[in-house]
Amino acid sequence: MLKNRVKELRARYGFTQSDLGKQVDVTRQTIAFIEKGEFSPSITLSLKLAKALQTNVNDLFWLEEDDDHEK
Amino acid sequence: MLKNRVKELRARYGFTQSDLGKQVDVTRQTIAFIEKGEFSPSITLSLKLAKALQTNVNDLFWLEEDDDHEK
DNA sequence: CTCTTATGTTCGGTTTATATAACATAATGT
DNA sequence: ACATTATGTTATATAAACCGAACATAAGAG
Repeated sequence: MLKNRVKELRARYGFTQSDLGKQVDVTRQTIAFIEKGEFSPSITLSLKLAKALQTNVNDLFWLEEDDDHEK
Repeated sequence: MLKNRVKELRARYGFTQSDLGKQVDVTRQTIAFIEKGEFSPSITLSLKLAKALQTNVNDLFWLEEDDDHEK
């Protein structure tokens, strides 16, 4: 399962969803969907988001197990 | 423009396109398209590829300018 | 020479990412 | 009270990712 820190970092920099969308050339709805974890953006968009949020892709997105067996 | 080192790292570990595809749950054609740079995989697939190739997403994929002005 | 394996490539399909538009709500400012 | 702004959410549409199958080529093994 894909997780991300977009909402957290966006808030930290005081960007609105629209602000961030403009910086990375997508609509605010796309940002909203990503924050909700409803889909897995392209690596191109992910790289742009990481740049806009002054981090790297590995810190912004990661995979977590979604079964009961882990840990 | 999106660039990547998938082919280089896959060769380094001696994987075939099929091997790598199985590890990350896509077909060999998908691996071939990514190596050719013909599309931008999802961040989920990118994270799996980075793991399979024992690197991180930032080292595996990056954006390059495609205009003449870049130094 | 034949068999197998890796790769390149194309085509027709399904699924998912993304756009655009609309409507709702809550918060803020005048 | 009204206007504006940020966000949540949904619906419909298009573009792009990805699959499965097919066919071709090149290289290595027997």
